[in-house]
Amino acid sequence: MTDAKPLRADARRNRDALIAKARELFADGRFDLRFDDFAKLAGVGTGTLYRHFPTREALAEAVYREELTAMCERAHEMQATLPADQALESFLRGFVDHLHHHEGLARTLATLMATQSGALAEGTQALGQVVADLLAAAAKTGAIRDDVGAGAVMMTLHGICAAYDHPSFRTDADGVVALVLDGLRRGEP
Amino acid sequence: MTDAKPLRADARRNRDALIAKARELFADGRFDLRFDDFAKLAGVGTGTLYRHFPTREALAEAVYREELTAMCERAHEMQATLPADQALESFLRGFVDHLHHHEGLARTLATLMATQSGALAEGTQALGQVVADLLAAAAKTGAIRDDVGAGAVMMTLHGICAAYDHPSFRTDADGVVALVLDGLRRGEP
DNA sequence: TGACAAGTGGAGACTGTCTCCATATTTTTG
DNA sequence: CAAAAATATGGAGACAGTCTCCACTTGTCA
Repeated sequence: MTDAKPLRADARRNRDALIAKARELFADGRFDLRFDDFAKLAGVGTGTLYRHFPTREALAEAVYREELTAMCERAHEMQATLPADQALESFLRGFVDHLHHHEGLARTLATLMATQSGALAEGTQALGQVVADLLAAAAKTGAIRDDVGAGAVMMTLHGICAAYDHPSFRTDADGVVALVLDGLRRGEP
Repeated sequence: MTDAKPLRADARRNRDALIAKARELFADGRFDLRFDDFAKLAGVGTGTLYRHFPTREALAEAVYREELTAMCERAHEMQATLPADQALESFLRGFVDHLHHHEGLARTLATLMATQSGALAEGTQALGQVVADLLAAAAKTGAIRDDVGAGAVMMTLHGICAAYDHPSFRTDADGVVALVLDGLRRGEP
């Protein structure tokens, strides 16, 4: 899981430049730029880009890794300081809220979830684990049912992410969260 | 909405050949074939393919239009013969069941929902209308809440479609439906 | 049957992806 | 500190799909 590669100085510099430029472009909505151009704009060669990030998705993952990690950590904090079912609710609502203000992350998550390509989906797997933990904890207290797995909730989250650019995104996404939460809280199978 | 084009005989023949071959290939899982090859395999020229179906998605939509229409009609029948909330439940369960046995349709729906490109998404819009009708009817009887719109339910359906090839598809999709139904049935906002 | 409209097909232009390797930079070693 | 070894670079060009264009064929209608 942890990297054991002491990257050469210039290599790290280029890698960082790539990520920085990509972050800037993504935030600007320029997501589907010609891939080679990311390299040009970051001031490195095409080969260098491909060596560091074999695919557009790999680059996106690198760009949003921190953000995703932060999100997972926040969930852990909540789990430590709030009653289980409130932690779950806060997480889901926070998830939608965050997506609402960070389209890039939503797009990335939608893509990563769609292509469940093992190596790259590391980030989404972490998210899945977080959801599973939240559900398990809430189920143990009896606050929610235990016959619906994290996979189901992840599916709904995927649906939410995929709609990041719909005009009624916020309303609909909030609706989904309401359905999921109330559905979960309805005790019996 | 209705076509007003009297298509020439050979044109119709080619169009049908294209759809037939595509249906066959899709059912076989050969979805991402080189687009030009659809033409070659159907025995027509590249230009002809592009004239009839400007994009891969347009072809997919044509292939699954009947299937989608049938699905919508089934919903209408249910609505005419069952209590509103049962119609809704049957439809959602039937939806998952159908997808489970028709990956191609699932893939197509996922794609069409993602690219909300007006012209092509005609099929999904019909689906959205059906869901809206089912919800409205059930809400009027008081069987379900009325503060969550069809858009939210469509989001969850999108999530379901997008996961058509996950190993745990059926379990998770059933879970989503359970959450949605129970979430909807929980009366108060 | 002739004239006109409608449709065809496939060569090749075009566009983006990705590889390859001679060259350059960094790190290690003596 | 210099040479050797290891590591990384960049961008020309091969390649693979997509899609357009138009000289030619087929169908339709009077």
